[in-house]
Amino acid sequence: MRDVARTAGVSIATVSRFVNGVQRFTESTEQRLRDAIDTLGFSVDPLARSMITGRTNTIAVVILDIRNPHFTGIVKGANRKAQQLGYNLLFVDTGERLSAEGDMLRDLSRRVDGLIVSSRMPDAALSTLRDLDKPVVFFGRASQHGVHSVSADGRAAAIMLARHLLDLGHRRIAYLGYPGARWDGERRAGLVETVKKAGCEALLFNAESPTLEAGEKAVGEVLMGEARPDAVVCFNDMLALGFMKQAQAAGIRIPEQVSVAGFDDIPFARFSSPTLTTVDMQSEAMGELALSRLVELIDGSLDASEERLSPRLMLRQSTARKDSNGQY
Amino acid sequence: MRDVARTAGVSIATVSRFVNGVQRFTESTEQRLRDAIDTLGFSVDPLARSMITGRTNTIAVVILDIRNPHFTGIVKGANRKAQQLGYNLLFVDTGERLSAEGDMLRDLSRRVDGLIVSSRMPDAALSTLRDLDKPVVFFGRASQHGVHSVSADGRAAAIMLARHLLDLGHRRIAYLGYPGARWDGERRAGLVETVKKAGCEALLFNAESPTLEAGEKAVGEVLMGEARPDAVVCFNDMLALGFMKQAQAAGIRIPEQVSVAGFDDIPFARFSSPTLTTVDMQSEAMGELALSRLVELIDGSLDASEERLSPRLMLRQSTARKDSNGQY
DNA sequence: TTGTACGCGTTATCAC
DNA sequence: GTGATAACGCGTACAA
Repeated sequence: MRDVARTAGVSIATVSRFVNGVQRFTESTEQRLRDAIDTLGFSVDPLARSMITGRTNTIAVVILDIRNPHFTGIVKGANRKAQQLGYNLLFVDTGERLSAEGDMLRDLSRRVDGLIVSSRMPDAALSTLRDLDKPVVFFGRASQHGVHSVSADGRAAAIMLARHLLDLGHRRIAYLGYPGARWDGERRAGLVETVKKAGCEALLFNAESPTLEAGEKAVGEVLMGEARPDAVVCFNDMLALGFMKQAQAAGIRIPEQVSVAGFDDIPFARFSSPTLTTVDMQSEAMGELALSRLVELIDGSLDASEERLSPRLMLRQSTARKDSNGQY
Repeated sequence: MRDVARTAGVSIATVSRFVNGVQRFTESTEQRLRDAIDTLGFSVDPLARSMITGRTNTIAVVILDIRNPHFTGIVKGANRKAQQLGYNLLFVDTGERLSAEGDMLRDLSRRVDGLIVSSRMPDAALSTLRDLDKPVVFFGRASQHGVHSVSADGRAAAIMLARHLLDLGHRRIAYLGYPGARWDGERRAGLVETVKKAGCEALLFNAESPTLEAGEKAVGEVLMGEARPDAVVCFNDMLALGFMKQAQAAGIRIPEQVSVAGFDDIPFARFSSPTLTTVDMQSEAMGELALSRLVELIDGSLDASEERLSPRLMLRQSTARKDSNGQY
């Protein structure tokens, strides 16, 4: 910047004002500035600027596993909005671990203007987020801790799914959950409650991770018992796709013998055989919204609150009326 | 830091040396420093440090579309290695566009110590990367431009697939490519060449994007012509999965009537019906390797060169010997 | 409209 | 082992 100033025959301050476009200049000064900047190939050092302004124009995005298309969608949406608003994304995939997560967040928070966080941390630890002293948007309810939150309504989604299955005539409805996940609770509750209202009892199972592989593994426990369920709702689409595949490999016809459904509406849900009935949990919209809101928080034009998106039921082939050829 | 120095009764320089652990101190100084830092909750400002050291401990990762599991794998691998080596990741999904890509890269390069780049930019534009004046690892051949590159051998991969299909007795082998992609050329070449050696002619088609949807769309053109191919190799697994789904919807049995194969070995390739024969292009390993090499370049302990990983053929159900019930 | 001078929070260099 | 102090490259009062 000093070189530019010297070359253009002006002061450093003038160069700064010019590159920040805060003012108009006399024709000649402006021309000389343009030339000097061009020939010297000058561009502002973002670090030095950040030091003085206190803003980095960077937002941290912390997610659990980028291989899960739900998170992929979130990142895709956040990235799109970030480009529109002129922000950079600092990406962290925690790999579902939460050891030393606090330290990581503290480190991160010093490099960014705000954070978008997805985490399995217990509610009690949410105060950690507020203590970062930087705006945070959390995926999951957290407004009581002074943290803005964005999520899709898992209870409503589960109720939609349960009603759909009950309408199809299913009575033995199973839920293959993943207790480690933040959203497992409300999905499970919505399902159990709705099924119970219909005079049935939900069968509850747990997967060991929210993955395709865990879905495969769970088939034995869920379907090979004495009283096979006639519908299985999985915590997410990954579990559901893995489950369907393995069930079919075991000779079980879907949906004739067992209906299967999931949550998220990942792109592949439309390309499995049969195609997967699921609930669109608005992953990309969540990512976009989270980023927009975070920027508003940073600008101080918003107070922390709790926002919920409406899920959409996606009916496909994996759920159907019980077949007379089925086991029941 | 000034506050810490005052509280501990030492100079600023001493605090700096302490937090950087470059020296030993007298017992009492060390104790006072610990206390002061604790009570004040001090931690170093990474920006100020970067200004003076010239290193940000951040690496940019620029990819085309995070929804494509190939790139998801790259990011997963890069993220893992980055955490091991103490680097942060600045993430950019360009969305397959390359307008203003140059500016974006220039901006980015000022915030990071190095860049990992995947791009559709023409070879002639690769000099852009060298002009960034920061170490770069590129996915695709680029060493002639002074840029380190990492990739899986697409030609070898295509040859493996072609031989496999020829061994199965297929003679009418089609390639559904995506000319926009950097890898398309060598995959196509390997296939065409191998098929030709066997005395056959490859049938060539182009998809409009490397996605599930484009795979669906391509079925009409590829399979509904007069002379239907008995095997179709798709540019990637996304195309292949979309293609299979739509072909089946059109009443075509896979692999009995047509064999289908792809590239990448994305996780879902093992969960489609039929499971997809493909070639593992080592996405995660590429991400890890790219990051490791970039750090070596940053440290100056490596010269730019060209590295290729070996693909692995993954035989599954979507390719099989021609059925006597088939059309031919 | 333009220039001067200070400060942002560190690390590095030199003394002691 | 420890302390002064000069950078690092900017933004911004304040004065002109």
